Amino acid sequence: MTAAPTHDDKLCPEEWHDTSGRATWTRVVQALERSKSSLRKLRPGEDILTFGTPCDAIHLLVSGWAYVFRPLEDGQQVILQFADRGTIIGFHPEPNATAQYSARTLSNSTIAVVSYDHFELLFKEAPDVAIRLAALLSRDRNLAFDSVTSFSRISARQRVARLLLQLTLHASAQGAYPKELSIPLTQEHIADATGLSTGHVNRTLGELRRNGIVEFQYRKLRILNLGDLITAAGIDGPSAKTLRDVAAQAASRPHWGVSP
Amino acid sequence: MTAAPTHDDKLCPEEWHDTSGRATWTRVVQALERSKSSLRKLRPGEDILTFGTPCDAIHLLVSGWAYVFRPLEDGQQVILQFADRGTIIGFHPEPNATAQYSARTLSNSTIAVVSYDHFELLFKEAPDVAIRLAALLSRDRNLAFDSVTSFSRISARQRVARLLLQLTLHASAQGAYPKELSIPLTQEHIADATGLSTGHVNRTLGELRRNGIVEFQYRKLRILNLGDLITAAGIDGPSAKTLRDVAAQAASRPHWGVSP
DNA sequence: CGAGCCGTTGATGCAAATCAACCCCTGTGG
DNA sequence: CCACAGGGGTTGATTTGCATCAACGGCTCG
Repeated sequence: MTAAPTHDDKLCPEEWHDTSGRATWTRVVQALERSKSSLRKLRPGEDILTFGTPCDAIHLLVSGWAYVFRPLEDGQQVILQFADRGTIIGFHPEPNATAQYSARTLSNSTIAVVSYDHFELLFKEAPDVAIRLAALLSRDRNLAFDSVTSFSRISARQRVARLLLQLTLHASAQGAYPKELSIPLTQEHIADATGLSTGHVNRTLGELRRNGIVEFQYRKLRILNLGDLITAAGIDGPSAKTLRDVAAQAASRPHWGVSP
Repeated sequence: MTAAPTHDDKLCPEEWHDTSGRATWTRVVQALERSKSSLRKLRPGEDILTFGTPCDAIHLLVSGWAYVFRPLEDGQQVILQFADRGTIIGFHPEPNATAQYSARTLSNSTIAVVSYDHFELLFKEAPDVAIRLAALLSRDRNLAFDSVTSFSRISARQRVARLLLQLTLHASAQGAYPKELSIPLTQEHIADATGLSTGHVNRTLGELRRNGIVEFQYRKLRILNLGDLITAAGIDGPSAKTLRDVAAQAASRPHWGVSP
């Protein structure tokens, strides 16, 4: 918390290093914040945007936590994405678009709203920023593909493990490596994000805890054995090595409490 | 685009009409074909790109059918997207990226390859084309979100109905309205795309057929009752009306054989 | 210190997986 | 044009993972 350099990045800071004069992620966020039309402050549980309503603005989550979801007919919801500080929500690069999803805060949050006009101007005047945003969209799409993969023929254990792994790697990519992560999610959120029932999520979390892999309770995430978590996530292909490298790198940083 | 929520289509020509001097989809495809580095011809079942290998080029499917997928550890695969003529595959707007998915042909196909350098140049010189490509990525993500929604707590019947509906609307958005659509998919592909077993896909298709809703057999898709298909897909929210409008529009076109 | 949400656990039911055997289309080569 | 081979589709018996529902227990925050 103290020593670790605070990156403004949502994503791997390394990923956005300024090579060959291209825009860094920080610059993109700054550019967006500069051209913001307004700043909204929301309490937990309030809607940032709503599925089916017109939305031709970009919403940048300046502070707080939120989640992106699709409401279902029967009152249930499917969580598509969790978002924290620095995340762009509701990027519809078309005029007069309607929101394809809803977004709701999990904690007190601040949101910068950038209107489509401003955005289009930005796109034309700063093509490097545009490329970065396209890269961001590409990454979001890949994350969505991850979700699809997780939902198909994957066991409950793997689904939950994948989600927790994702949250962990996300936090560590931001330079936060505490023993214990504070993430404002309930088991019901995990259920909505994995497509499982709360009962089964609980059982699965209990199993992972009893196996000494990971603990998630009362909005606290504790990684006990990252290697086993990766295994539990069922990632054994070519991506496993990369992942373990990232993990090793993270483990070597200060304030990271994983045992050897 | 007009407000066509969840299931709007892949390459809706109408969607890309030139309003306010912006790039049409046709122009984007032409621009890409012009700056192509090479043209590949592939037979059915060959790989266009492979998960985990370097890929900093854009692949444009000039002719034929293909599908985008993630391989699973146990030899299974999750199909993320079906693609036909005019679809852009493998759009990673970053240099030295690795492919986050594989893509494989379903029929004889031609692929135009646009290298990253050419692409970056295009991005800088024609920002309107860039915006279109960003919109494409955004739409791909939304389609992936559709898939996630379909996978969560949705019955097999609904999943299969949604996929067939998507294929139908895609074809009709392209102006093809025959009684019978030729789509080079087996039931195993449907299974991989819906996360079901082939056995259950078969039973579900049989049920839909016996209900007089839709037939899918031997690579032929026949819509018997589009209204009921929409109902079977379980889309009853605000998007249902729009969808039924699209359907009615399609039904009024020549060569469309849906009974009243 | 209490209320209420969150997490925990157990009993029961069902939707879909699995596996195996069979049948039917379709496109091939004679 | 027919025969044959093989992939794709069909069907049934059995198993299983997860949903559902209900009741209880323990955090945490006001």
